[in-house]
Amino acid sequence: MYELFFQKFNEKVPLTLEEQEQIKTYLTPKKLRKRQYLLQDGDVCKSIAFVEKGALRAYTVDENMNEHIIQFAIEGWTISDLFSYLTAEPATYTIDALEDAELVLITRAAHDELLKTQPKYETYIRLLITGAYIALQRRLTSNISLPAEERYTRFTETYPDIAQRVPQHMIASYMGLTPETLSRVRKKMAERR
Amino acid sequence: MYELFFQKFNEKVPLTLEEQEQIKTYLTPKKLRKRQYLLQDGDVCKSIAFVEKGALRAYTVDENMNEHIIQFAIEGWTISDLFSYLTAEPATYTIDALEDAELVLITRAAHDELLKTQPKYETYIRLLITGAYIALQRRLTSNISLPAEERYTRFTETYPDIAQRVPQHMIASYMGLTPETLSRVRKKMAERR
DNA sequence: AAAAAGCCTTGACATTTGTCAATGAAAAGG
DNA sequence: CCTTTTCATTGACAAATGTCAAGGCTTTTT
Repeated sequence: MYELFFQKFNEKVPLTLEEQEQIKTYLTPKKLRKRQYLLQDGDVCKSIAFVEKGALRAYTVDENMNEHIIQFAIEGWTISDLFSYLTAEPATYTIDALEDAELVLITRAAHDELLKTQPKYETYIRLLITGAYIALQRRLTSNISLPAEERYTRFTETYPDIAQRVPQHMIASYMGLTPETLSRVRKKMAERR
Repeated sequence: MYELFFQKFNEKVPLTLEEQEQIKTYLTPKKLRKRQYLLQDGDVCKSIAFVEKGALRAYTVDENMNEHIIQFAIEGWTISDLFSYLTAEPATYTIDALEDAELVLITRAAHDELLKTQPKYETYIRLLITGAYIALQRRLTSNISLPAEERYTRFTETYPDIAQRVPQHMIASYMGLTPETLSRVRKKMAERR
């Protein structure tokens, strides 16, 4: 347990074994079955989840009952409704498992305690969020400046693993397209070769 | 000089006067005239810029010479090509002044030094980026899940100051629309009241 | 003051994307 | 093994957005 979590942590901020043990006491393991919720829209998000195994997604549901996928998370990634987590306001996202999953949770209380007692944890979080911010900025840039086909191509090139593991209608949702539109975009691409 | 910078800093992380003086030695003031570049696409981004006065924008130019605005920054905001800044790779964004501006720059060298010597600086940066991440996630969520009109309404409600200061075609660009489309969306909204 | 440039709007038309409905294939569940 | 659900695709049509061109108004520059 926690192998991948500490591997990723050490890549960002090297830890001694003692530090590792100390941090471990703040972590909570959790298993999720496929389709189970980690967070439901309206609840307060109580933890950041690191994915040791499996796949999750965060999404919103609009007034027409259409789902819009905000984020995928597979092994080595982290997922949460950060705003709700930090402010304790009701979440606007729902998070559930796309496959059976093993998670490492950092509760809000653990997070606060670690920030106080372990400077390397703050550095880890800073680097984690910085990376997430840069990735998000890239995605937004694609979204406002590229046509659907180009966005799809870049997505499959950037995240080939996700493109293979999740249903295409979810990728469409992630890109802000309907499943029909993505299907037609793919058809056009195929016809050209 | 630096009044607003330290006001915002203190709101996030309270500083003693000594700490403030220490940090001040790492800051660089800079004035920009309207239309002047802070960063040109292809150069390495050498600093994070805090806006004391004026207004800037970050944008990309696509192969059809269309500009796509990534971010606005007015008084109290921070702007940079963070990826280029942190990796020292060529910037993909251009940043220029929409109005005459006064900036506080944190160079990469100053940033590294401050991270090493001043724990409160790391906390400030962590909170800064966390806020930027949450705002960006909101924007992306709007972009993939809301129609143009609703996005525009939310934008003007969230950033009324920017909506008034910046030409409408730039707001269109920020939302991923053409100026003509935004003009028509606004017309429809006006006709309904 | 005149000229130039920037900005917003509008019309006509093209392209992209969405909606609704139907189908068949594959996967999941009992 | 059979049933049900999920998924991807396709067609016909509607709605949203983009493109191109023009005009008028304002601001900037000379």
